[in-house]
Amino acid sequence: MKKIAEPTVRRLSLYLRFLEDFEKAGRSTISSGELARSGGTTSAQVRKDLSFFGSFGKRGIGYSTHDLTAHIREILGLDRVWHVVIVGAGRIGSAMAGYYGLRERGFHVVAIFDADPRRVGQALDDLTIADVRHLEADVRRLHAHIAVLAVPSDQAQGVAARLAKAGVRAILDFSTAPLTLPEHVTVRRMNVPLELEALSHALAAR
Amino acid sequence: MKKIAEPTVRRLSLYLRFLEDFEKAGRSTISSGELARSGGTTSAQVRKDLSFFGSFGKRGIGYSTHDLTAHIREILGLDRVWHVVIVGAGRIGSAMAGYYGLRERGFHVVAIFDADPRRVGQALDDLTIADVRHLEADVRRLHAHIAVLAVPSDQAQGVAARLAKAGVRAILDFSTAPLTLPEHVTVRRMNVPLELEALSHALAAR
DNA sequence: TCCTGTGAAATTCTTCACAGCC
DNA sequence: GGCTGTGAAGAATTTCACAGGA
Repeated sequence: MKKIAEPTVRRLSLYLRFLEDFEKAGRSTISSGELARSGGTTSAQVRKDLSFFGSFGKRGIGYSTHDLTAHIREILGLDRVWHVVIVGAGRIGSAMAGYYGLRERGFHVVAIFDADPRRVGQALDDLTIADVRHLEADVRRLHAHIAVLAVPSDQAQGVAARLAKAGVRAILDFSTAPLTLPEHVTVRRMNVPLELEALSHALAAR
Repeated sequence: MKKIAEPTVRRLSLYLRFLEDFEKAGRSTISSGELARSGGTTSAQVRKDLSFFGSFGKRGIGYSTHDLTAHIREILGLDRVWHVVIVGAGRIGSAMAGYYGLRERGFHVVAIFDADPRRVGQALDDLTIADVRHLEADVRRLHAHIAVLAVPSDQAQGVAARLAKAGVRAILDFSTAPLTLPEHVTVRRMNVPLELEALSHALAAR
């Protein structure tokens, strides 16, 4: 399978949402122009993005919503279940544990950890907060694929290293610390202050 | 002031964090190579990014941490206070209200809103949850500059439009809905499912 | 010697534009 | 006529590489 450019992957993820809406609405085909309008891009961009799948769009008609949905889900690895562990049961970790719609997309939260003894043992949705001391053992036992890192920034590197050592190869990082990890570990960052600062810049630049 | 490229703005925000650490550590100068190592980029990239400020680095020495910090803060508009309102007092909204370190960066959360009558009136940190029906009036009265949108996706467009009409020109959007807004409103997205899907893709692509 | 500043080259990503099929 | 697929052009971004100051 050809390697797909990073910006394309992000857009595929967006297209998928609109496709699901279109499919629910009973539309059996969709044109690149319609997808472009939903996704805030251009029809040429959409066609380029979809050209990874070979040519299965129909000229004059568009793409089969059903087939396109299936293709994108496969490319994004959404045709299977991923086990997710959350480290840090503070406000962000808790929010992620209860994030609506993750399970139906195949992201199953199988554990949430915290270091605070007062939190360990408490119930959170249908999980019980586990002690972060058992992180490695639990990650292995539960075959966790993805970790959500929601610990204070000064602990992020340490926890991330432990996750990597335990076999986790994908981390969604809410901390603001730079992480040094083995190359085979993919990290995506959700950096709240950084995004606010980008907004600040946009407001200030006038 | 010359327009700064989007990726550059993001990196400036990262550099700023490391600079603050360096300054705390008592370092008075820093080289592009050191910044690059912290920020996961290259020294040439750092120098290009900083070339917006004209040439005030010293050859053989590097940059003054103090001056560089001040320059970046100014570029990012962090030399002033921004008023932030949060819409949605669910888990994500609450997490943002309590996000550690925003205030000291100049992001003052001045109000949090919710539509649920059971939540309205409750205390959250040092705020009282306000009724979203008063959104426009409060936004104007409090001179809100930035809004954090943490409402269910099916309500995001409606609330965003109200915010824009009330004068908000910057939105940090946690929903997964596509927003259609006047051009002068800047939106940054924190799309959790999208990032997880990018991780899923990275894991699946082997 | 160390490190900046910056044109030029390379790379990545987006847009254009049009042939061709339904 | 409407819409795809795709080379080619264009724009944006990163990397190279080196002259020159501290």
